[in-house]
Amino acid sequence: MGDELRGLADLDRIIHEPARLLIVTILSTVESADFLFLQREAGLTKGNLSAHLGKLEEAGYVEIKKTFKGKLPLTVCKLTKAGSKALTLYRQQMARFIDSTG
Amino acid sequence: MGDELRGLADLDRIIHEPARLLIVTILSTVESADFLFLQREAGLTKGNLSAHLGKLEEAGYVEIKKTFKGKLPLTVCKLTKAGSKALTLYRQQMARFIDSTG
DNA sequence: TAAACTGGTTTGTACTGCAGACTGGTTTGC
DNA sequence: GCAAACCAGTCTGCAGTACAAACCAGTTTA
Repeated sequence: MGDELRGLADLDRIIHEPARLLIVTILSTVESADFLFLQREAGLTKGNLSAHLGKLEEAGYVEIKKTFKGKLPLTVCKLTKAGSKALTLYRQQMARFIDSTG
Repeated sequence: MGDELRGLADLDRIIHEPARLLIVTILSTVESADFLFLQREAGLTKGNLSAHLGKLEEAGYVEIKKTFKGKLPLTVCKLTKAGSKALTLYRQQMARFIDSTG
């Protein structure tokens, strides 16, 4: 068996989860994004998004800044260097797998 | 956001799990495989492999035949048509995602 | 001032993956 | 001949996960 397959075993589970893969991918295309924008784009419930952002922040993949837009709270999310790197690595692993088996 | 991203939301979770992706990918390269061969190739514990095979069988993605090799039990696994199709679809979705964002 | 909305967080539940304990049978050592 | 080790798997318990619904603090609208 090729290494591409063995590589599957150590995929980054933080990134591998589809909802989070969606989130980080969206974040990778913008400078930053607020909570509701992400919710609409990703099609997630608030609770779900909140939880996933929590994990991504804990993993050091996104930076979350709580501010205010006028008087309303506003949560702004931004992919970190580490997050960007993790996403790139993940895509490389997946691409390797697909190329090797497709 | 492109459809490639939305597509992430409905990835086949049965296939998406790395251990199972590994299993079905291995099975896609051989006519059939017995339990211990799969265990060695995939690097999984017996318990783990047994559970995953159960799910794959339940999903209709693998066919499991219990026979004997001499006097010892032997479990032979084979990818079904549906399993092969599911794997192909999964790879297409992933390829689409990677191409669109890479 | 009450009702409805905004922008989220916390809670509860059901599912999942995983390793280790266990089972039924077989071969080996003594 | 029988105990110990081994083979081929399954079952069990636990820790972690995702998800939606309930909740909360504050703000705008009626």
